[in-house]
Amino acid sequence: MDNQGPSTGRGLHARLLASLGPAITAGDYPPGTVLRTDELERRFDVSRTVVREAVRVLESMHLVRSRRRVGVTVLPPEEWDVFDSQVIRWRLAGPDRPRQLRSLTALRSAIEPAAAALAAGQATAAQCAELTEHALNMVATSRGQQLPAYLVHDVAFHRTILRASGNEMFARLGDVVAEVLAGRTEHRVMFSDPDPEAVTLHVRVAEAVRARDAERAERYTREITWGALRELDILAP
Amino acid sequence: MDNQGPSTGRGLHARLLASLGPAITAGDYPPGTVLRTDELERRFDVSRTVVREAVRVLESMHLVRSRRRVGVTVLPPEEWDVFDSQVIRWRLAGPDRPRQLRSLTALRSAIEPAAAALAAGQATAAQCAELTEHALNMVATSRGQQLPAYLVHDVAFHRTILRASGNEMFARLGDVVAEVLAGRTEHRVMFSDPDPEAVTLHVRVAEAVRARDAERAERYTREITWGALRELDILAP
DNA sequence: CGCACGATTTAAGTATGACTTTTAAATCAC
DNA sequence: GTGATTTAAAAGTCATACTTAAATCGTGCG
Repeated sequence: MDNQGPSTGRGLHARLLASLGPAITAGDYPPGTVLRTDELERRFDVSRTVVREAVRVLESMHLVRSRRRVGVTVLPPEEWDVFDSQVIRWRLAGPDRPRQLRSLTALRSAIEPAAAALAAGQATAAQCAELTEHALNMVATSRGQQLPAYLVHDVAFHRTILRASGNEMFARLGDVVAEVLAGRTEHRVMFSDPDPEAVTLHVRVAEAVRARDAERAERYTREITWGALRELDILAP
Repeated sequence: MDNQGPSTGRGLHARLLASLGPAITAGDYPPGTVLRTDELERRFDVSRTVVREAVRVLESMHLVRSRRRVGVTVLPPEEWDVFDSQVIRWRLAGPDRPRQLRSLTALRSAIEPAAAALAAGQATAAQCAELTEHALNMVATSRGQQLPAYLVHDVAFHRTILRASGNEMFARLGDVVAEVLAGRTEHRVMFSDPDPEAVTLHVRVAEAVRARDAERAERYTREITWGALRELDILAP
């Protein structure tokens, strides 16, 4: 009945988390649902120790709230720490995936142009070289159904931009962008090569950063992310 | 010796967290430092249960990693979940505050214009009214050393924009923006009223959103956040 | 001499029972 | 019916015993 996954992480608490987290973010337990610890103990056949640790983590993500004499209450989505990497992963794996992908794409579209502008002023020589290399690899793999290879370079390119921005928070979004790009590739028709214009834009961004031209780096990046937004509108207007 | 704060949260685990979290994010324990649970038990005079729960939460934030036969290892800052609201608060309260404020301001500057553009297309009539009200209140409190009152309306204005964007992740940044704005007010000379131009810009944004003019809403918001970035450059170029 | 493999030992992980504290809810007094 | 008081339910805490993984060390073999 419960316990859908055959346990993801290692350690009982991690397994419990991997079971409860996705379930809650998927909406299996409507906000207000009360879970009692001893009930969870029985349901998952683990000790209090394990249940309590898992609940603590869920509580730190604001997915639940634990109160004496009441129990562990599931909180409404507005309370959730939607920036928590774990929460993002759980939601991407659940029925909320489309909505989550939209939010993340909007986030990307806001952040990446700014990151590119900063990168133009901050990137090291090594990072500039890296960018150019990734862009050229994207060009090389952009034709002839080499989508998986293309994706690798695409992710690496955007990761480098975000890291080169010098902003720790932007840098942290590398994983998120990787997820979004992977999700896009996944849903793309397998034989459609990436848009040549988008590929060119990446080369342009690399050039602009190397030339320390923040304005152009930002503009071309914005065009890239506009493309991503447009795709979403096409997929589900 | 330790246990600086007289305990912030309620519950022993929360107190331990409130002690360890700030210490780690402040860099009191350099990356690689190993904390043994039994040592923590003695240092804070709490039971195993409590220590373990606190450590679990720290682990979920990627501040530490717990391994058998090794102990609880403090991770390098690159690993930290810098988007975790708790981590943000801890760092804002510690020596990393200036750097954190910079990162957050850059984040704001990227997000808010995008949010305003979305809000122009999404805001409900009630939200439009709310925006106008907050903007007018800002005008009213912008002169005569009413900074605390001004701050309240300023925060409310930006919160409304973020919520009205319809993007759950943008909405979640309300608290962060509030922190940044509060931090700015705090450091401002007490008798300097806010920049009249900035005040006007808020009114313009409210108008643009009401008029469903995404382009103008975005542009005026960008000018507001540019101002915030400029202030940072002046404070520490 | 070095490497591999197994015993050792350390520290985290798990289980359990007893007890405390908070607090919602029911009961009682007025 | 309102307010004070009691009750009980569930989380919180503690202490202890036991299990498990993995570094370390030692021995023996190549």
